[in-house]
Amino acid sequence: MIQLDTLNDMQKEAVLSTEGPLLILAGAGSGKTRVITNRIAYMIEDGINPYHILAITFTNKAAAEMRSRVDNIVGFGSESVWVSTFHSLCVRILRREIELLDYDTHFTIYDADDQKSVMKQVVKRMNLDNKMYPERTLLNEISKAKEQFISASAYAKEAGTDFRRQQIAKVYEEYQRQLKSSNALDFDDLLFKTVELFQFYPDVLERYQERFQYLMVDEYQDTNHIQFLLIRQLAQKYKNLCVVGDDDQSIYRFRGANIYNILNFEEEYPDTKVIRLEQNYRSTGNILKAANGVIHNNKGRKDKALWTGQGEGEKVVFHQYDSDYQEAEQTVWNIRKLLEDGISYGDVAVLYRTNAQSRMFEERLILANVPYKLVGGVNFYARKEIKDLICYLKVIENGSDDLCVQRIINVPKRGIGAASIEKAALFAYQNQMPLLDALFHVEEIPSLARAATKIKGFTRLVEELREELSSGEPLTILFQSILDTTGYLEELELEGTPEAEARIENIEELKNKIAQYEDSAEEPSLSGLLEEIALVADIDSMSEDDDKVVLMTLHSAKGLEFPCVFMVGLEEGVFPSGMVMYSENVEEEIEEERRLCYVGITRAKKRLFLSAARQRMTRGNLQMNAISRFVSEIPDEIITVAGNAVKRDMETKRPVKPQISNVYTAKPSYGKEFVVTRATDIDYGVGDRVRHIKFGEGEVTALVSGGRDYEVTVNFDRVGIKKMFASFAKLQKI
DNA sequence: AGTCAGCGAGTTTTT
DNA sequence: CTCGCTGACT
Repeated sequence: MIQLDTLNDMQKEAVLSTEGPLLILAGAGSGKTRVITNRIAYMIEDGINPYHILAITFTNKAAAEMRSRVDNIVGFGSESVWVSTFHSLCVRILRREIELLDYDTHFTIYDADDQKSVMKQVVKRMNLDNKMYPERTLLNEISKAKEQFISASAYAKEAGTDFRRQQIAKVYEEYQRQLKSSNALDFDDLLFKTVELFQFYPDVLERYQERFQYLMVDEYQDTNHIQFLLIRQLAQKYKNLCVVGDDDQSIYRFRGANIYNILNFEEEYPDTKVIRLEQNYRSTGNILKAANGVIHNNKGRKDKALWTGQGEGEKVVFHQYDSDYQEAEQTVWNIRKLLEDGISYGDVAVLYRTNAQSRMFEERLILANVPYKLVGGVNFYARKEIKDLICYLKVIENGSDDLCVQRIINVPKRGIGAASIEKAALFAYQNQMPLLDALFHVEEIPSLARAATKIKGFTRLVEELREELSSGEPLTILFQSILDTTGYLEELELEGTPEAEARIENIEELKNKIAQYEDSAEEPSLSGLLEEIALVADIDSMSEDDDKVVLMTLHSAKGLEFPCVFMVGLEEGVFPSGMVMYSENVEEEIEEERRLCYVGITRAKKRLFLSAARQRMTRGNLQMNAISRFVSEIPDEIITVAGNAVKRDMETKRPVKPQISNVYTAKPSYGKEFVVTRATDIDYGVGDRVRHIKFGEGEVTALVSGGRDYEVTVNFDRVGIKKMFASFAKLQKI
């Protein structure tokens, strides 16, 4: 049931305006999600078939959040509403339709890493000097083109007589050819190909226009041109398009977000109804004043003033420390002090500009025995062992994926060297066939006579695994077979180093993730699993319930809120980033940084702590930084400046060093753990009954302390004896 | 084929 | 500081 009486007038107006174009300018914390979910609920109550409703969000986390809130409020029929990110929407469409564009429906999705590998090959094949043409630059250029819906041939035409751009055009073409022959799409292609599909096949477009008669787009200020095009295509027929956004929170310009999509929405869609949500329900008055004070310095924004009915609350606190080390130590100490005020760890977030800044905080948190989770950084799925194993899955699914084949053909070592792979790749290239096919015909390649036996071993392996898949084995079993038959685990176990141990743990976690997927998906399939892995970032799976301090970048924090926020590293050259000072359009980029600052400040509900360091180590050398300009933009009367008094504090009031027991004290960024989990809070022992998310109930038969974790052996009622690491298994005592 | 030392280069933010 | 590449050696 929708709750109209809990909404303010503006929110109500937004909920009730279901027909025609609607622009909702929703300030930070103005109850945006509530409006969207209630609007969906109202539409359904009003007789609109939920089947015709599509809500697009920016992140999977936001999508999941909206999904559950819609389910809660709507009741019957809510499952027919599509809630999706741009990228997963496109994947779902393309899986059905991409054969029209001459791709196979089992296409794989390449991440940044894969893109880089492909580009490396392209550069090599074209004999380009990679000093002049670094992969990064090329990929950036191509990505920018795709965001503008500029194809390789269009790019070539535009290049004119500019030699460099002509070269890039050739790279673009070759890169696309390579992806095509691997039956792969990169992130940008997902959008690009969908828009292309709709352009070439108006009848297909019309089907989707009929399907999605009511569209809603969240975080509209972050959409780029191709997303704009996609929305325009879909909305063209019925024009029931509701976009929600806040130009002050546009922080993805570097990724092609076009702020004019929202600023010019009214021109693009005549008769747009505009609704402003300016009452903030999240933060205290002082926090809002700080935010307004900062963002006020930006030009070219839709002027608005957030206000709150809440009291002023505490003042914002600012500290300048002597060093980055001290900043981290003091921040952790401040967090511990908050506990005395009844704040819990889960209420606290530490936000910084770059991922590299997380390290020192991790170290100090570990030493202080404060539980925390790190969001972002090196993606779990980007780690070597995880990528390797996923490549096995990908090759089973899509044999055209040359990149994956190359990655795993000699992992673990099978004695197939670079030279042999090169020969096979050449043969495949000349005969226009996927590398894997060439390998299957290895006896026809004379130059590979010597390596033939070894290669056959590999192809037989792939064949066996494919048979297993087609015989309908569950994915968990298939994955276990990969581990067993390739000897991947075995090799790591033999190594016995701490690194290898960490990798084994990661593999265990991957196994759990697969089990989780299989458990929760409606129709689990290998392609579904791979899709989820490709599109779901770590932040999306951030569980809400555990009581840990959160560490993340300001970008990752968008859309979230915390009672207490620490914004650290507020220094010129750090935030605003040193990069923007040297760019061509300094002013614009500073404004983007300022919006980022605004986003950070408005994450805080009750308490906001800002800090800077006089000196910090950056890439090996010491830097002296001035206090960020953003600090001085906050009105004096609401800020408490605490100077160096801190140092004395530390000496006299320093908390007793916590006892370290069962605590993982290894260097945090070692292997770039994204969550350092402790096994301290095991509440079960041998003989207890426990529940596992996948395996059900069972009895603990052994508990062995293995270094920094426990290895638990459980005899499950359904599936028998399993060994697992306590920190990953998340067993519940019953 | 595989390993390892040594050197040079690059580091914002991410679906 | 840390990655990634190169080239020499086992």
